[in-house]
Amino acid sequence: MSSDLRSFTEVDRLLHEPARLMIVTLLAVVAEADFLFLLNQTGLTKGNLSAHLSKLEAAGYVEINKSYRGKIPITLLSLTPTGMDAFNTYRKQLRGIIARISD
Amino acid sequence: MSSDLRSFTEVDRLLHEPARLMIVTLLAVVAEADFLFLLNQTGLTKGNLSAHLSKLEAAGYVEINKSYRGKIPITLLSLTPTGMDAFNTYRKQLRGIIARISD
DNA sequence: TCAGTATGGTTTGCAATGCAAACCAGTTTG
DNA sequence: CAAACTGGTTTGCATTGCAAACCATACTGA
Repeated sequence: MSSDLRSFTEVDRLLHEPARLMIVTLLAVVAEADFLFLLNQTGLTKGNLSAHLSKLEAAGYVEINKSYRGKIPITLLSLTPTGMDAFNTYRKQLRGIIARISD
Repeated sequence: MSSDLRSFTEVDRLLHEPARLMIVTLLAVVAEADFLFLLNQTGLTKGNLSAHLSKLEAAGYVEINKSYRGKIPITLLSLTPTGMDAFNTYRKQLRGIIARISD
C-alpha cells in the first residue's frame, strides 16, 4: 500500500458519480443513443437523467442533439472526444485506486 | 459489457467518496491510527477529516476513541468489523464496475 | 505572569449535489 | 374534444463536501 492515497482525490468527480458513469459507459459503446434508451438502460428517473446529461454537456463530455423523428421530439446523445478522453482517464484512475485498496 | 450497469448505483456511497475511502483504506491496514496521522496521510483539512470521521462513526464503520496522551488530547480511530465488511464489499463492487467499464 | 503560539480538534457557513415530484408542450387515442 | 401518452425540463429540498473560523488546553519566553 503505497502512501499516495492522495491520488484518490484526483479522480474525476463528474464520472465518479455512478449515474453519470452509467451514462458515459453506455455512450462509449453505442456512439449515439436517444434519451429514452438511456432512460431504460440506466433506470434513472427522467428528471435525474436530464440533469445529469446537462451536467455532462456543460463539461463538454456529451453532445445533446434535439430534433424530431416524425412529429415526436427526440434527443440524441453522443460522447465527445473530450468525453471519451475523460472516460479513459477515469478508467485509469479507478484501476489505480483498485490496485491500492486491493493489496 | 453486460447491460447491468444499474449495479453501479448500488455502490456504497459512504466509501465511494475518495476522502473517506482514503481514511478507511488506511485504517484497514494500520488497525489503529490517531487523528494527526490520518491528517498527514490524507492531506485533508482538519475540519474535513473530523466531519468525515463523524460520518463514518455514524455509519458504524469506525470507532472514535478520545483520550489523553500525557496532557494532550488524542483521538484514536479504528475500523469496526462492520467497517471492514463494508470495505470488502466496496472493493468487490468496485472491481465489478471496473470489469464492466473495461471491455 | 502573562502574552503569544502550538496542539488537537469541532462548529459554522455556504455553494454545489443528487434525487423525485411536479410540471409542460405537443401528440395520439377513444 | 377530453383523456392519456410521449419526451422531456424545472422546481424544491435535504444532504454533501469543503475551508475558514473558532475553541479549549498546553507550552514558551520575556
